[in-house]
Amino acid sequence: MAYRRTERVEKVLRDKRERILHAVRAVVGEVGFRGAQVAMVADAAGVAVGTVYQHFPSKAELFAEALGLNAQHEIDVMAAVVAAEGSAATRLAAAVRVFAYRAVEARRLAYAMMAEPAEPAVDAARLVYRGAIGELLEGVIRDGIAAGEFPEQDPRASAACLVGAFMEGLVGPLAPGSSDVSDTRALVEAISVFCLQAVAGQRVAAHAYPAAEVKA
Amino acid sequence: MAYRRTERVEKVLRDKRERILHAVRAVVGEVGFRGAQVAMVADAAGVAVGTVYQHFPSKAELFAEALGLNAQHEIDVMAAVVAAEGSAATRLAAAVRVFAYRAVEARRLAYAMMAEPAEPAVDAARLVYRGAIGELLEGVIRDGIAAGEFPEQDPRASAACLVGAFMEGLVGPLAPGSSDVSDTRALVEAISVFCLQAVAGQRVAAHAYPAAEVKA
Amino acid sequence: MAYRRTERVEKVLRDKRERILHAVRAVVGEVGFRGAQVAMVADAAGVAVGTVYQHFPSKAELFAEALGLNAQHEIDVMAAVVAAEGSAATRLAAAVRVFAYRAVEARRLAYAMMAEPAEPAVDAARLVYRGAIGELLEGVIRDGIAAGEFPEQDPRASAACLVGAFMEGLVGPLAPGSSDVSDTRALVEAISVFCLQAVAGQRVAAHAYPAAEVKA
Amino acid sequence: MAYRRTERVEKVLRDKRERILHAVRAVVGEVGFRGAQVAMVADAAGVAVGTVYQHFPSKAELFAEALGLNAQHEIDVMAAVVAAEGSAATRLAAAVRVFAYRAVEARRLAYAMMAEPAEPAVDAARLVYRGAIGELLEGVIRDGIAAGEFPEQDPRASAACLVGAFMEGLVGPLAPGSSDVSDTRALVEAISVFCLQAVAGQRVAAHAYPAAEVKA
DNA sequence: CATGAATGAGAATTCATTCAT
DNA sequence: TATGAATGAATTCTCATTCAT
Repeated sequence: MAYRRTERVEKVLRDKRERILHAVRAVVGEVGFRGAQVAMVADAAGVAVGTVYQHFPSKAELFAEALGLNAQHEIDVMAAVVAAEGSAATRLAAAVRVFAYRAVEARRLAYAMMAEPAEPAVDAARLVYRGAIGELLEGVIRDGIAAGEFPEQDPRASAACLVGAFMEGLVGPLAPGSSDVSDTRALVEAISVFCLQAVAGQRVAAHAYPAAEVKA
Repeated sequence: MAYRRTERVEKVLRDKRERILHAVRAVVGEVGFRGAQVAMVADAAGVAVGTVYQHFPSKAELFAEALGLNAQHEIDVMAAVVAAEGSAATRLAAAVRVFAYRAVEARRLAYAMMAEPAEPAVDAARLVYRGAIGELLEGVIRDGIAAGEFPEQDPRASAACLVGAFMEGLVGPLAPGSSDVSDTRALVEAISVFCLQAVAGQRVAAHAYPAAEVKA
Repeated sequence: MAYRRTERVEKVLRDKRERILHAVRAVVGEVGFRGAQVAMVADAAGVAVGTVYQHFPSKAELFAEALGLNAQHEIDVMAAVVAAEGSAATRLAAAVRVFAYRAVEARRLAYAMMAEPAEPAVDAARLVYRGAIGELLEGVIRDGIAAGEFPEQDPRASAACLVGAFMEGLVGPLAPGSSDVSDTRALVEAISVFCLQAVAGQRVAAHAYPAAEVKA
Repeated sequence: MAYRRTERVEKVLRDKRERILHAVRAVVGEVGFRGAQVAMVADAAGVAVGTVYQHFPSKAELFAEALGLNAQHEIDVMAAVVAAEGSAATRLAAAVRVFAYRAVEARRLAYAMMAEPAEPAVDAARLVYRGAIGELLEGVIRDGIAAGEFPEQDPRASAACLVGAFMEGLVGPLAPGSSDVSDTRALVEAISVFCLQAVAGQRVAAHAYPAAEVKA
């Protein structure tokens, strides 16, 4: 009689696949794409190197999928924030804050996902991520312009600048490497103000907008 | 009779060393640090691999010097712009524009110089570059705050955000890959406005500030 | 189900590691340390270059271990001979003969192990070897002096001279390159007599001491 | 009118050639054959690398000639000692001492010349050297046997053993690296006694034979 | 002739990918 | 399926030798 895969077996497999995908995030967050080797990922996942190749055809595709997964999660979070009720400025402030707080908790990973070059397949996945983030921001900016909240501007360019501004502000060497919570909070607020002013084109009082709730 | 190095020979040698340094820029501008191999650089310089090692002790030091050279030039240009007469806003606008116009002409290189991870020696050189750019911008921001032109803000954080904003705006995937001059010009202007608004905290009319002269 | 290393697999791995170590001996015995390349060793072991690096962290450590292994075996053999019953002269004669017979079978290797300069790690392993051989001989000489068999002398210096004498006598160019057993036997006897006379300070009749049994 | 090489020019050339040959000795004495690079030799001679190749067709031939030159000098010294008046034992003692004292002053060079493997051409030169030294010793041993001073023995094998004994006794790791003159003197005497006893087959009182005069 | 920069074959080492068990 | 040792192409760096000045 033919062997039929039980649900339990399916589950274990999915778990193993996911363990590997999680391991990629852990390793990339530690050493970046440049230093991430397949053997490290296998170790971190508690599987053999060969097992990695049983589930993924190549390093590039594995990393691309891992990156994409992570990206989709971030995009979902930001989409939720952006879709909330409120003025464009409020929603934009919330988006910047949520992105910043999440990135600050995993700077290395966030940097790798935003900027670190890798194989073409991985880069492609990154483009999707950045594109999605950019579109969300672009949408809010368009809304703001339409509502007369924001002055006329190129929404695409502004969105790109926003992404750059908060990435650099967070992971760039100009930002102190401090992990002190108060410093981090102050930094994120400074960045938020910068971004809001840039888009809204007017003086933004600190804490003019309530900080968004940050969920894992 | 002892052979004595002629000026002509000195010239050729200097030229060769510089050819190699230029080749690094060319290759990095093409494939980034990640893909740049010593053999490629040698090829691009029209010399043998060994020749590269006659002039530089290691790949890392060669790349660090090439990066540093390029960086210093950029820093000099921006320093000159920033040191000019005028309001803080005018000088900041000029700085952003000059940086942007130069970067847009060599996006891949500019990106590599600003962000791409590499050997520690290269990264160290990059920190110097980013630090210098950041300090120049920070200075102008401080001047603007002191003069009452700009609202209170964290000048360090704002400077970092500025750098990120114009880097991303230029080399990020959101920015169209077009090299069409008119597009480029519009893009640079959009970025400039974004940056000025962010720092000045008020609506900046496009072309409110005359574009700086860009010299090679 | 987790893969579990079988005894059979363990065996193969041990064999492979040992094949590589043996290959080092074979290659060094052929071309010396100077000419021994990792690729040659891999070839001789019937494995890929990468496999060598899977088992040993570097060429130096591989060669050091191979040398050390060989050395320890030689030391063990000589220690057993030296620890036997009998007069100091008998034991010394046996030690010289056993060393000589073994060395004559692998002159190039014996030479490389005794004298050829190599990486520091290999040289360090060699020092241990020579030190051990020297100490064994020194002990016998001290015993002989204490028992009144040998005249007063510097046991350290004598031991060093002994080592040099039989090394040179065997691998030096003055010794005929013949591998003819009768020639070899005569040569070893001549060297034994030389060494015994040198230490004992008196005429030693050829075959005064029974030849030691030589085991592989 | 054809240019005719003056004696003065000839002299300068010979000097340059000799400077290079001397430089080889200096460098080999410092770092051995293994570490001796052509560029080092050129530096030590105060000439350019190319100049070395103007005088010698290859590194191997340069080193071979340098070694041969040095060897011939050593052979001449030992030949003079061996050709002196006196019993075989006296002459042998003198030969051992003169070799030992000279070697002790330049252990690295002496070792390289006696034992360190190198290119075939250099090795060939070494063989000539060792052969010559061996033959001189062999001659004295034959004389001693003929005169009834020494017991019957294989003169070739004994000569080889002698060479090995004093080389090892001097440069081997068993001999302390001391450069203290008294230690050196004691060491050389211990070696001399060892060698004399080995060949003569009888107890040799220390200082039984007057030490030879050592000339540079 | 002297010079020394240029050359490039070669050697050690790494790491993504495969495959026998 | 899982395993992890084996593979070997690719990359950096060295140094004997050449040759234009």
